[in-house]
Amino acid sequence: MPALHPPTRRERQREATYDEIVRVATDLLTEGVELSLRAVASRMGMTAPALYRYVANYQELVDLVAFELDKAATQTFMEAAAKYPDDDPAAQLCAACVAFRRWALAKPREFALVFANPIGSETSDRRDLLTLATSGHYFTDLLYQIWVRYEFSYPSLDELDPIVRDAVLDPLIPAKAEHIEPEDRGLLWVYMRSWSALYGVVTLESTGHCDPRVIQSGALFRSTVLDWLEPLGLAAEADRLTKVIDDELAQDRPPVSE
Amino acid sequence: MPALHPPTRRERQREATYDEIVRVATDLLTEGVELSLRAVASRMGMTAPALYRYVANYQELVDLVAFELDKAATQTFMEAAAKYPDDDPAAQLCAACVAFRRWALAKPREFALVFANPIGSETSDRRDLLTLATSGHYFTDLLYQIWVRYEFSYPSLDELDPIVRDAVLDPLIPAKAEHIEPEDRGLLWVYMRSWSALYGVVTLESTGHCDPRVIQSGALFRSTVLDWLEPLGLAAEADRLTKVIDDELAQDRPPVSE
DNA sequence: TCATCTGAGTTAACGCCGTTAACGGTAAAC
DNA sequence: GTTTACCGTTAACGGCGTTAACTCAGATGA
Repeated sequence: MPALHPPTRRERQREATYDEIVRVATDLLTEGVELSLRAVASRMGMTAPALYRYVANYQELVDLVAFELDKAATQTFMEAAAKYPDDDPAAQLCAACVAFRRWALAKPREFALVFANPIGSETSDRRDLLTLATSGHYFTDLLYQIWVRYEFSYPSLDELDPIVRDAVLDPLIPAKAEHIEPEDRGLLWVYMRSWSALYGVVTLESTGHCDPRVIQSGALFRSTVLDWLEPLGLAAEADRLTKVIDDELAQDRPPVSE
Repeated sequence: MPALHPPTRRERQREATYDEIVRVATDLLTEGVELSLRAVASRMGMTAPALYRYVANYQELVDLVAFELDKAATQTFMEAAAKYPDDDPAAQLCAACVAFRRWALAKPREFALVFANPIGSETSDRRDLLTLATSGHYFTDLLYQIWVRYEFSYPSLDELDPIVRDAVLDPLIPAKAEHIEPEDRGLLWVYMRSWSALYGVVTLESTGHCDPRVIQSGALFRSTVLDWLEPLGLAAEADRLTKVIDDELAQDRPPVSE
């Protein structure tokens, strides 16, 4: 809800400082500096306790930064996808997935912060922020567009586990779902399943719990994505999309002679 | 290489202290206490700097604990599998997978430490320790037994990406592979792929990056495991194994009326 | 046996960290 | 013009990993 009166000078100042905090914190992390309240404050020419006027504690700062990093990362996914026309959501999804992996490998610290940051089951603000995650919205939207176009099959509501049914009808995960008819909410189940697969490889690769050569080759990631073409009704497009994926992956491994 | 002479008194003392450090550290983590050199030392009636006679730094302690936790967790996987006969590796694998998930959900901190702990690409001792991970050995062995019995198909060496071929011929991941013939090393590829899928759901659930209701229902995990029965040549056994999985999952959700 | 040396432990200290409490000053509010 | 609310300060607490200098018992070697 927007403020009734235009923001006063104090309010604008406050918001500016708040934004600067998040921006500086994000910058620090990007520069490889360990994130800390003191570091953020000192770079802003302030002292650490002052930050408590803006964030409740350290964890809240981390969560804000995570949200911001996710937003920035999603921007890069969108840029990668923009190389393909908007009426080709399948190619866009492939490009976005590769971009997601690219980001996770290039910035493992950021990736861990955003996607491996443990979230307690507490019904906290942390969950709320997670539900807003930009990347989740972006990927669900791409999946939805693919469905509109290719009409892949998805489980009907009564095929779903009752608990899952509740979950897809009133989703608590980041998903652009309001415009999806209740009967079509089985789509979200497909989303969760495919996201889990993508998340698996990428986390494995990003955290390094994987043979480095397998990471370098990109084969594990490639196979995983290819396996999901069929369930998404893209079997007929497999050759074309494989090329899209390989093109994007080639970009990560510049043609070195040796 | 074993010592030529029997261990002297000093050596035995030293080893005992070393073991106590790892044990105490593991205990602390299990009790929910934040792991720190000072906490470990003080519980042992020592001061923190003394620990530097045994571990190079904090990270090394963490890695040792991670290794130990992995070993202990694998023990629970084996116990869960032991409910099924040794000549039924398929049921044992299903039970072990559910036990893996059970452990990850019950001890998210420990799980994160062992399986989401970032490992740099540095060719460090950390990698070496990872390569020895007990759980990896256990799961590859189960997969191998399933192959012996059901002879599911796997890629031949020349079907594999050349880089991946090197990786499966001389694996750097935790895997019991020495006894697998080079021609059959495509098995390890199947292992990596299936492990990546399992890892994905379980990490998603354990870290909480998932709708809590989906976790509670276990449906995402269940579907993922079921999808892997066919590639492992277990399609004919699907009904039986589904029951195994559901039985094991039911154990996690005790029959509450409401 | 006695001198020597090794090494496991100590204390003290440094520089970080998150966080709280008490206080000052400035800008908004009445 | 006075009061109030708020943004920032300094000081301090307890914790962390880590290093340096030292002590002292136990093994070692002549």
